[in-house]
Amino acid sequence: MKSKKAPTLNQRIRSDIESRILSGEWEPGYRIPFEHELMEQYGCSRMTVNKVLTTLAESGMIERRRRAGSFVARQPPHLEHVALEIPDIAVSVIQRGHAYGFQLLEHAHRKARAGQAEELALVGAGKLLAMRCLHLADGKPLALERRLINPEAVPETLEVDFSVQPPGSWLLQNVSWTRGEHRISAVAATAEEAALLQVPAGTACLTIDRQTWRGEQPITWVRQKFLGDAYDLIARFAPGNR
Amino acid sequence: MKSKKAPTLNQRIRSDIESRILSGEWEPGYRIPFEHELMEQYGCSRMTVNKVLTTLAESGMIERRRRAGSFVARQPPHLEHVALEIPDIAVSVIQRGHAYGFQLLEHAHRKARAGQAEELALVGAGKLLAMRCLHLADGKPLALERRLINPEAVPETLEVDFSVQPPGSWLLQNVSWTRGEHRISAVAATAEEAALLQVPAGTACLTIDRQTWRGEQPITWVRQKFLGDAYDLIARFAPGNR
DNA sequence: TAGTGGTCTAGACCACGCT
DNA sequence: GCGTGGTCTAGACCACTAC
Repeated sequence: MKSKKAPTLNQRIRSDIESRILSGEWEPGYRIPFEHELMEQYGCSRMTVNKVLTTLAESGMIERRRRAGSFVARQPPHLEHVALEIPDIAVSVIQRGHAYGFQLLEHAHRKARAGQAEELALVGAGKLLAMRCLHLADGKPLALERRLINPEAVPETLEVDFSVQPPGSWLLQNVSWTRGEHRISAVAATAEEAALLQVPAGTACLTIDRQTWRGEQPITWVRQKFLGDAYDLIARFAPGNR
Repeated sequence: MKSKKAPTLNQRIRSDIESRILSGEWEPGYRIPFEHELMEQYGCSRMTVNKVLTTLAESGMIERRRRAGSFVARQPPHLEHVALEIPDIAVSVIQRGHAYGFQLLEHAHRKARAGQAEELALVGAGKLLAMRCLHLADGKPLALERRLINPEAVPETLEVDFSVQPPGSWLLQNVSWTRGEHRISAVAATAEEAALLQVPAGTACLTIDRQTWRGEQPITWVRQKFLGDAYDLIARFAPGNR
């Protein structure tokens, strides 16, 4: 026996409308009942139906026009914005049923190098923590990571032993951030990278660059190169998200 | 002179709270004022502050616990979910300041082939529209696309002249969908693909597989292979989105 | 068990924009 | 002009949970 919580009236109205739209019963452009009609139909106050319709409009599923009514959106929520998952590598490997391994290859606390734009962007003239590490799945190399951390934003980072814990996992669990930017591309592994990843030089790698900030202060920059055939990103989209 | 619309009380309260959190004045874990305190502070009813706090909780910026209060979220909204832009290629190329070009290489209306899982998933035993095309930027190959369309979901598609208009652009403008799934990886171009893209065989390509549905009905499946060094995806994250 | 958030009501006034 | 949605009020009852 499954005993479900009684859904709230709000949820009932919302799912009623959503399923009519998704089933195609109410096609794009269809004028859905006015708020006062829904009030009567569900025997509730206007605030309740208004909240539902406002939420649906924010999610992009309907459009509302004063004096005209509310309509099933002609363009379903933008294709350009889909939810992309970029999980912690360690968690992701374990979830896929492999053993996770990690090697810290380099570790330095030094000034930013003049030629490295990403280093200067992170700390300016100050010092940074620079690391290079290798992620393994079932003992085989999966990804190569170059990681920079701004110790001014995260002083505790100087005390952490990153030979045990990957910096990405530690940061995810311990440091909060407010903004991030990712760039995803495909590149061929250089000879040196290929050697570390134990693949032929030129092998296609999925490359993710990510920088995160807290407010205006940069926290970390990372470039991860994944073996293209061993790792992929998945993005899903369903209405109601945006 | 800039004359702004007076923001609603709701918006004022929301931005007040957001800016305190983002500035760090209210750190993660901080207990924000109770609803009745905010009511008094802003001289408004409880519904108004409740709506603001509920919205902030949905966006992941705060957490609410009965009998305890509302708290600045310890983990800012999930890293795993960032907004990824996957725009129309034609639009994207033009936006980047290049001339867009398009070539339809193959075009067939036929049954799904037994060995092709993606074809069977799309139309089962029915017919499908199969295309192959090349996207160009400034006359140079940028991406190779294999596109399948389910004519049962989109009958009009049989009338469209895809030698003029890329199928992706047409679909985006004319067909609504409710669900999508993307897979992003890096692969080496095969000899044949490399020839079409005018690059050496084995060149790293950013590969995007996408399938979309309307309700339970599959609409289209597409695999795009972009030259890795000529194209990248950008994903941004900022609080308030999810 | 007391106080918080979760939900809902039955009104109200206003701004906008079809007609 | 007038009907729609946009916003807000001043209550209410309930469920949950920290104390």
